[in-house]
Amino acid sequence: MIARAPDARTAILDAAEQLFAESGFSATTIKQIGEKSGQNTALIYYYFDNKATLYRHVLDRIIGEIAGEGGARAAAATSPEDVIRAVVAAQVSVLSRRSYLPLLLTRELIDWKAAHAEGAIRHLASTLFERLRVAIEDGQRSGSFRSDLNPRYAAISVVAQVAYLILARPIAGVLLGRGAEGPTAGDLALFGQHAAAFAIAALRSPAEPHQGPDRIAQPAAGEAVTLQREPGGAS
Amino acid sequence: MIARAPDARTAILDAAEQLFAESGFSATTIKQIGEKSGQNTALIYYYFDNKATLYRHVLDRIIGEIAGEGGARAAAATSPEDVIRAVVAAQVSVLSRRSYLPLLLTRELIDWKAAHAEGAIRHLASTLFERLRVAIEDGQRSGSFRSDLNPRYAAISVVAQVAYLILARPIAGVLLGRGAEGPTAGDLALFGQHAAAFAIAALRSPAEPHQGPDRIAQPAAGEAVTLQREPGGAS
DNA sequence: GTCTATATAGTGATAGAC
DNA sequence: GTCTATCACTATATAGAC
Repeated sequence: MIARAPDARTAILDAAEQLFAESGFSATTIKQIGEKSGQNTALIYYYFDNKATLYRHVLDRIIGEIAGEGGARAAAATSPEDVIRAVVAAQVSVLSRRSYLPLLLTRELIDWKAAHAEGAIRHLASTLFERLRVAIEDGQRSGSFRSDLNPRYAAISVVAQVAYLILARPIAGVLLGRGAEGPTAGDLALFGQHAAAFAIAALRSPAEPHQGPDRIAQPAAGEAVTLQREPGGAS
Repeated sequence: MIARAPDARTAILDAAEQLFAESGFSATTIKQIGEKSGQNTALIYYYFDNKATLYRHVLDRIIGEIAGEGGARAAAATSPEDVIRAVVAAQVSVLSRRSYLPLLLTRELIDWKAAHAEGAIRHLASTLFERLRVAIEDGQRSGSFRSDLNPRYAAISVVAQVAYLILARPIAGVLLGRGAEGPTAGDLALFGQHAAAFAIAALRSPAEPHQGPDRIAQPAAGEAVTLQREPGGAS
C-alpha cells in the first residue's frame, strides 16, 4: 500500500475508476469525476483527450494487475491439481483486493463486448487459461483425471464458480442468505476453497482399485481443507 | 411463438427490452425506443410515466417467464441427479430462448444491485435454488453424493457454470476459440450437458466406502472446520 | 390515441485568463 | 497547470392540435 498523495492525474483516474465501476460509462458524468477527484472538470480534458480515452486509461491501468497476479501464481504450481488450486486462488485474491474491479470488468464485457479489453482477455486466455487446460489434459493423460470430460469445458467450469459469485453478486448473496448486498469477503474465501475442491472432485478419475482412495479427500500437509455448513442461518 | 401484430404499447415494451439489454438504461434514449418500436416518442409518455417506469415494466414482464420455466422442469425430476440435470437444462433453455435476456438481468444486477428484481430473485432462491440444494442434501444423506461438500456452495457451483458462460459471453467465446462474439448456440447446448455431468461427477461419492480417509474431512452437521494454508504457496 | 413542436435541463467539450 | 465562463448539442419530458 503506497500512501502517496496522488497527483491530479491519478486522482482523476482513481475517481473515474470507481465511478465507472459503480454507475457505468454513460451514467457517469465528467462533473461527477471532477467532484469526486477534487479536480476541476476542465483539468480532466487537459490530461485526457475525452471521456472515452479516460475510460481506456482506467481500464488499461487495472488490466496489467490481473494478468500479473494470475501468471505468477500458476507458474509456481506443479501437479495438475495444484494448477487448479492456484488459478482459483488467484481469482479470489485479485477479486478481493479491489471489490469494485469485477464490476468494472463486467460493464466492459456487456457494454462494449470487451472491445477495449479483448487484447488483455486474449492474453489471459493464452497464458493462464491455457495453463489450466493443459494441466487438465496432463491429468487426464496420466490417469489421475477422468478422460470423459472436455478439457476446455472443464477449465471453464473451474473458473466459472468464483467468477459467478462475483459477477452475480446480489444473486449469490441471496442464495447464501446474505441479502442483496452480496457475499462477504469471508464467503468469497471459503467459496474459493470449495470451488477448487469441487472441481478437483469432478475431475478425479472414478476410483480404481489400484489407486489408493486415500488421496481423495486426504489433503497433503499444509493443504487447505475448509468445510462449512450453512453459512447463513439454516433452512 | 405468438405472431400477433403487437399494439403500440407492447411494441414499445419489446423495443425497450432489447435496447435496455443491449445498451443499458442510461445509454438507451427515448428517441431510440421510439424509432425501434416504430412509435412516436410522445406516445411512450402516454403509456408510461417516464423512462424509469418503462424500465420496471420491461423487467416485470420477463421475470415471470424465468420462474415459470425453471419450476416446471425441476418439479418433474425424481432423483437428486435428475434435479441437477433439470436445473441446468432449464438454464440453457431459458437463456437460449431470448439471447439478450441474461444481459438485461446482468445490467439490473450491476446497475441497480438487483433492487428491482430482488423480489423475483428471492422467489427463485426459495423455490428453484432451494430445490437444488435439498436435492444435494438428499443425495448426501442417501450416500450417493459425497458429504464433504457444503450443499449450498455446491448448488452455486452447479448453476454458476452455465450462468458464467452467458454472463461473460465474450470471455467464454475467447476461451472456446470462438472470438469475442461469444459461444454459439451449439456451444451452449453442449456445455449444458458438460456442466450437468461435471457437477454430478463432483458430487458423486468416491467409491471404496470402507476406506476411512474420505471421512476425515467430514464435520458433524452444523459444525465448521477450517484449516487454512496460505493462499499463495503452491509447492 | 397519435402527432408536431417545444420547453428545460444537463451533457461533453473548448477558449482563454491567470 | 488550474481556473471561469460558455458553447453546441442532446436528453427527458410536456403542451396542445387533430
